Amino acid sequence: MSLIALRERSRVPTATEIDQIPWLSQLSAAHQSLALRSLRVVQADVGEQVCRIGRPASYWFGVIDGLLKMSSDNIMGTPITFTGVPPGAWFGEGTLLKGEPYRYNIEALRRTLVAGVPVEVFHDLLEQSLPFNRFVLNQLNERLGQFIAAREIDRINDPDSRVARNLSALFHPVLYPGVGEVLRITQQELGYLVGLSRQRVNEALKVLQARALIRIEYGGLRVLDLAGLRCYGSPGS
DNA sequence: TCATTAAATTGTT
DNA sequence: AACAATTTAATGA
Repeated sequence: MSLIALRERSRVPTATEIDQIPWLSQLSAAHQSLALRSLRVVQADVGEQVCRIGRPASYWFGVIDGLLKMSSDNIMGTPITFTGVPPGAWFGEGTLLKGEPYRYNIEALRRTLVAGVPVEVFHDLLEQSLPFNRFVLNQLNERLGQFIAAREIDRINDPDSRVARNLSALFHPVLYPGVGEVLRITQQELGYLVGLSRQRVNEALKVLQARALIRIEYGGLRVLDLAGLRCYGSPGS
């Protein structure tokens, strides 16, 4: 796997791309321009890594368009924990705050446009902007809940439930505001994410559609009942 | 704008 | 894993 070279391949984002950054509009004009001065975007091709475990954390990353996969290596060397990173998501603040190297790998599931803010600017904003602090704090808090849910998902062995829970995580409205009611993800990509074959994902999606939780669309799907997905397969339902 | 072709994605075995 | 059917994207008149 090749690590992406942000320094060389990056460019300045366009206006429409900037619109996909959820925290920018909450900042004061001065801080917006501070962020925009250093904001860069780069296109990651399938299989390319945005960041790698052990590398020094130099950027705060966000997804403009596309889909990334976050995988956390085990000590044994077997990659275990997977999480999807859809448009509107920003990540890395935890490691940036602690000044540690990255503790997970991020790789592109499909061609993805990634934005990056240098670590110095991230810290400047953290010191100077209250709205920025709110965003980061909220982000950390919400993600804590995500990880707890992820532990439970890993224990589930029923494929239909796994797919349902993973989908509900991807549609998280606070962490991933860029995801509307339609998520652009192919069944193949969902398979890589959940750890199932494409065929099995296809079966699971049809079950979920039959229960009116989602609607399958070409190259993606639409969520009809997010709450229903979230507790699918649990004793309550 | 429309018709044709290629590529991507899905449904099925 | 392989194949056919379907949808989208690209191309050119």
